[in-house]
Amino acid sequence: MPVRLKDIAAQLDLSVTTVSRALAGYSDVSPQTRERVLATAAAMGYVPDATAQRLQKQRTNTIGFIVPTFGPRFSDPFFSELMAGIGNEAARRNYDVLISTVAPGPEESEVYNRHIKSRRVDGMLVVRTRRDDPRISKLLEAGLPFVAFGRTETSSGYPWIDTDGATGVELAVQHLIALGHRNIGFVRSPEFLMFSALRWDAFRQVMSANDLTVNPQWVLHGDLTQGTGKALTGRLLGMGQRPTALLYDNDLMALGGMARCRKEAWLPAATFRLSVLTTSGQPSMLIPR
Amino acid sequence: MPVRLKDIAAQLDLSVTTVSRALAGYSDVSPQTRERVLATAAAMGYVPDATAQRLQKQRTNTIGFIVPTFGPRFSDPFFSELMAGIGNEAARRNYDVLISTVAPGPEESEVYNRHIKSRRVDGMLVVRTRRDDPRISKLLEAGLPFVAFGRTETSSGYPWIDTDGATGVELAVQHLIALGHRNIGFVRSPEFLMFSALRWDAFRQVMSANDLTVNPQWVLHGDLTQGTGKALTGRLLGMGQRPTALLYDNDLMALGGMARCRKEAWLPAATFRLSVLTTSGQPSMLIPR
DNA sequence: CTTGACATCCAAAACGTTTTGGATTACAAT
DNA sequence: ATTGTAATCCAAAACGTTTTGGATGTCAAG
Repeated sequence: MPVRLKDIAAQLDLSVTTVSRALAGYSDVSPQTRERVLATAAAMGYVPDATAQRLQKQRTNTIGFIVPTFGPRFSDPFFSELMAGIGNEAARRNYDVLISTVAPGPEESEVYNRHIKSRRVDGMLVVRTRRDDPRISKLLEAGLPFVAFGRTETSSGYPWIDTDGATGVELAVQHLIALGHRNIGFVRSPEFLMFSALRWDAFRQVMSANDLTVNPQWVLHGDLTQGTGKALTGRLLGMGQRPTALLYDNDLMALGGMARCRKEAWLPAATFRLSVLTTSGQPSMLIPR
Repeated sequence: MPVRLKDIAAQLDLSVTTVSRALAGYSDVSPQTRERVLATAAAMGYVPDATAQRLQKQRTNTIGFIVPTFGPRFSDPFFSELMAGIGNEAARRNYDVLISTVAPGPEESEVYNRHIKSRRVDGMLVVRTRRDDPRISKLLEAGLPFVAFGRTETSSGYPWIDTDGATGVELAVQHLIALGHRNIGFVRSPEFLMFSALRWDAFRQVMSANDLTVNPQWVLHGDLTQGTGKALTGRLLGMGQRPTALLYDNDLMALGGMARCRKEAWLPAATFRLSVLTTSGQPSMLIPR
């Protein structure tokens, strides 16, 4: 049913080779022949079989994107925005995007293994990096090109791009201080995430730089979901000695927190969101031509 | 560098055929041989080349998912939740998910064409259906298996699954009426979307069934984004003669509307969200074995 | 000893493309 | 006439797997 090279070749009484080379624009096929090939290929609705091309060319024109999910259904909307950007840019360059969702854990490593060894993708995108991230060591070891969105503890030797969370925290805290707040709470994210560590360091630094003490009771850990944002905010604001301002590690927990505030008829302060970028400055994935 | 079948074959002094059949579990290879093959394959870290398998088997074990985006970066978080479910279930069945993002329009058709003709996928998922959806006619014509999330004007002849928006609207309006509202506004979605038409019909029906008139001035069209939700809510509540309750076609616009309400210190009513499902009852995509 | 049945193995073809390494022709220069 | 050169074309190999259609050997039944 689908049109193959040999169908075009038969139609025009040419060899498959010539048809292939005509379509690829090689100079060893006469202009008239090229025209004939182009015309009938278009007329017959020929589109090359991607699988065969990949096998022969030994590249898939596909980049892999593994979305970390907590639980079977949940996924941070943050990733949907990211994906739109990735998808559009990939399409512009004629790349496919192969996505997988997997919860962090032992089987995550299996998924990466299969993607790498089975040669489904030419390279990968790694998001939500951990301080010591097994995915990155695995990719480095395998020699598969990749770019990380986020850093690791020793973030050298590979290309990454990241939000400058430290600057974000600094600006946010200074903003709160300027508003007169001295009792600032912090709804943090899981400690094994690198961005969590970076923001925590920044938090302590800017606090002490302003002669404020960090009250450990006001620092709680959530799992990045709206649910814990809500719950932890409730706990913080239910304390006898309670903070007057709250900082959140991500949007979703902040949204949960704001919902909780409204429910209790507490007014949330204005939201404050940054997206300053920084990069490793290293060359990123090779994109040919 | 990567391990191939022939490497294992050479190592064990067997033919490629036997190694392949041993791994596939055929009965025409002796138990001892199978053991040897399995052991060395594992030891050498063999993972079959997905591309070669696909070419030979003539199936890709991949399903395509084209996310409609408005603008270059925007994507409804609704799709990220959907995608988590799709991704996990696909992984469970050893399927890959190939995603593309494309804005509705002429080039959308091109993307579908390429996916279909190039044999990248075995089947597709279609979301956010239009009343007369060219993607569906194209897929039917091409004979490519697919499932639609959403219906079309003539929604027969193909498998679909959909939220029962009509029932949702009915329950929501009855709820508002029970609260004493008679002046109900409706922030609708683009009319070419099927779910928009279904919900609009349901709205008019439940209104007239309760002897309420639909004020056309209170029915506005948004583009499903938070932005228009906010703007249209402002317009509605700024009218001299204004509605006392508002219905929104989707979460995002409702969120924008609630933000606008808070900003003006209007209290939003409790939110009300349904997810009743309905299906075509038709067999869905063939998944082998 | 022959025949058949069974167990175990494998060479070759096939999937659809691109690349390699010529083959053929025409024509100009010697 | 011979040689060289350029312009076109193509058969065969290659990518890595699975499937097809035997081949070979062993052993029991006749």
